[in-house]
Amino acid sequence: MFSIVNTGRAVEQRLEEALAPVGLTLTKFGMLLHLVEAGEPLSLSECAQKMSCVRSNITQLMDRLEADGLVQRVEDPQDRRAIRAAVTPLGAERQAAGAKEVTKVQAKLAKTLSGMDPAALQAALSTVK
Amino acid sequence: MFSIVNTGRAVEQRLEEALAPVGLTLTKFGMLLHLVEAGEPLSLSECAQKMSCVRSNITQLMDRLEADGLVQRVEDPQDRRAIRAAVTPLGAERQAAGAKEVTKVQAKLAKTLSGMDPAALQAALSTVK
DNA sequence: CCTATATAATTCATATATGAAACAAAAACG
DNA sequence: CGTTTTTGTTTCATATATGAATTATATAGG
Repeated sequence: MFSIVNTGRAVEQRLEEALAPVGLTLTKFGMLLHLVEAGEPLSLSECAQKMSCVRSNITQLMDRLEADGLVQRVEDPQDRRAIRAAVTPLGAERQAAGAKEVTKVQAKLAKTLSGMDPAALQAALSTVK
Repeated sequence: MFSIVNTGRAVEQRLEEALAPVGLTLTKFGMLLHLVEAGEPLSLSECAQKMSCVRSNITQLMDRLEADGLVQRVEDPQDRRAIRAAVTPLGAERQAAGAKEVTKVQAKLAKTLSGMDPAALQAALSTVK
């Protein structure tokens, strides 16, 4: 069981290392990826759902992303309570650069696991979640 | 690849939930387990190695464990720079209670994964680390 | 023996995460 | 329509993690 936890952390570690030269952390990359995929600004509550975390966490993450110039908080004309996160051009650029690095890690990992059926592994793991 | 990370986090989550009623977090339980297994007070540097983390992290963790009354910092007569962490009776008691909960989670997880050869899974995961 | 270097722990700044409490604004409802 | 409830965000306290800088002590080398 601890292998699963440790393996997850090891993979995270590799991703962090791959993203560092791009100027991203895994958390920041994940958030940017969701925003880019959405194709439009998301409310911070929607961001929290996508990131499977608590909303106060997103407040802080957005503070950092905004400080980095990767995201901009914009008001929601439909709901004056809500604030939406919009990816900046720099944010989109970084996300794309990060995605390349992530793909490389993925390729390496796939090679490492070549001895095993990746589908079987994934199936096994998904039952846990 | 993200399945591995997410599965690891899901398992962590389960362990945290199982340990919460005992008054432990996974981090605290992990540290206590290493100390109990060692059978003698460990220096904070040794603790950092066992926990695979940076030493400043252990300083903070020990502050919390000491505040909880689960561990006591003791001086090392051999090396006046060093400080050793000694499990208190309460700490040992909590660790034992935590271990029971962890075992239960492990049993449930084993059942969930019964469709798959656990050895194969472990082998696959260990290649990643 | 004294100096240079290495090691042990702490402190500080920061990133990431949670959950409770506070606040504003929207929505539901009698 | 006004009151209650829900929703959206932030703030605060706290836990966990890292890494750089600081301080104290050991140890190695000359």
